[in-house]
Amino acid sequence: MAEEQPQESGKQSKAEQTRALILQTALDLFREKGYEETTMRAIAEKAGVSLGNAYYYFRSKEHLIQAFYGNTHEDHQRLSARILTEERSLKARLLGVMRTKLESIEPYHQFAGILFKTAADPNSPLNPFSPESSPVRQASTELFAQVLKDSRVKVPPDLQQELPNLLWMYHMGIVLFWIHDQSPRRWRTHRLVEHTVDIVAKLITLASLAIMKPVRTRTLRLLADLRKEIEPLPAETSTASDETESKTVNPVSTP
Amino acid sequence: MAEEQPQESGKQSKAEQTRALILQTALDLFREKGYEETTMRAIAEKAGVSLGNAYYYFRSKEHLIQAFYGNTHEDHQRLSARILTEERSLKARLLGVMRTKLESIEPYHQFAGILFKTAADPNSPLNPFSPESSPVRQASTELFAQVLKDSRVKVPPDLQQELPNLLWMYHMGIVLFWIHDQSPRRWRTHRLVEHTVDIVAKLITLASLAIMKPVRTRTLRLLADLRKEIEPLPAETSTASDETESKTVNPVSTP
DNA sequence: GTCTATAGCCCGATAGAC
DNA sequence: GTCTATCGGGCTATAGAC
Repeated sequence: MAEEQPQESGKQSKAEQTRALILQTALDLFREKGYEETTMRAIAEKAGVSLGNAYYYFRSKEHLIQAFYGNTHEDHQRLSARILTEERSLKARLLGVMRTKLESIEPYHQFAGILFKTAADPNSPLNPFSPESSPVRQASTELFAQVLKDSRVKVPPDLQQELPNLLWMYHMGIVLFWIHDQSPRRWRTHRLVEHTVDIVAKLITLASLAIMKPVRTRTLRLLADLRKEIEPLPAETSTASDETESKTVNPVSTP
Repeated sequence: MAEEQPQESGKQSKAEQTRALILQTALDLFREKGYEETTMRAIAEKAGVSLGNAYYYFRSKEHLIQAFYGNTHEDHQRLSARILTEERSLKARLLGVMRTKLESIEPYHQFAGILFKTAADPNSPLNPFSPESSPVRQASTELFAQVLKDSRVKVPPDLQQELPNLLWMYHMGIVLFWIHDQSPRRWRTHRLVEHTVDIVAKLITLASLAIMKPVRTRTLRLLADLRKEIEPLPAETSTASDETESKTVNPVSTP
């Protein structure tokens, strides 16, 4: 993973420049013609480097997308800063952050499909739950922690700890909808966000009430369990039997 | 879409046999080695047909997946039949159907990522919201309509009409979780299903109450809006400006 | 209408020289 | 770090057998 080490001040090494050039060229081309239609050869050519060199910096075409995640997240963060300093109500903060999210990714909508494509493959290092994506995911989750932190809502500690993750999941759901949203200027997604942010905010307030403690505890425990590392089954072959206990017939997912 | 027309009784035309042979071979290979590692050449060879012939029946490698959807759904439906005749409570019916779903797709878990990958790309004809997938999606939604229909719950008409779609969406969410679930025998997904089916059933009962009419109406209207055809912007020609309206048409009847 | 055989394009990815 | 050369495989095309 050719990772650049930041130099002193604004100085960039040749490698960093080349890497950035290739990435920028790729994103431009993706935006112009979409992901599938953009060939690595075209990217290399337009960037003025050889095909092999492009692969020197990005192990695969999909890895360009990983870099892209980082990019948009930075944009998102930058765009969110103002809202997070100005607003204090949870609803306004969450709404603002969700809107800036949509704003930051809008230019890339036409090749968003590929994003989710890679994102949905658990075997891909690019999927948002993979270790490789962990840094961006954490940074992104951190943003939602901020949404909470300086808001006026009073959230009990047990929930407080889990909530940023839940909000991140919520935001992923919205992105999923957005990807499939072909309406002009994505008004449907905006509509959905407005409606659901309202619900989410109310739900948080509701779940924070003392009376809700039992339900809250039960649900949080479920979440914790679901996240727990795989427990080997009772004293038997610790078969991480994940793969193919092929039964027989039957196929997968339903459209 | 080469759709086979059922012949008299068990008779299959040569073409149907060849088609089925190729598909079955492909699925076997996918299960054995995964999607990416299975080449069209290998499928053709193992099936004893020429490469060209494989492409004669399936326009692309991805199109094999579309056929595969149909297969799984049939399996799911078959496996669900018993539960749907025996159970009457909504919760039991839904739980049963969700479990058979997981059962039907389990053998393909290891390459499920790939399936969903292609399926999730809005530009792909294989994505579950695309027109090409409409038949399977409708059939699948219909199954959830059945879950409701003969259950004891009393659901108001406005909700009744929308509910199968919502249940289908719910089930897609579960599948998405399942895809990323690496726990033995997918116990996490099962756990999640048990917990959420309970919630869903309660929510349906709750939402059906007369007092909830206003909230229900508001939410249903949002859903209707989100599905609506793109409204041309004020005083503009009806430019379908962004192509592909994935209008998730109401596949359900259940009036 | 089904099917074989084969030749070839295109493009993602890799090897190895410089 | 950068290049050239080459491979593997999805996909197309074509010509012809049955």
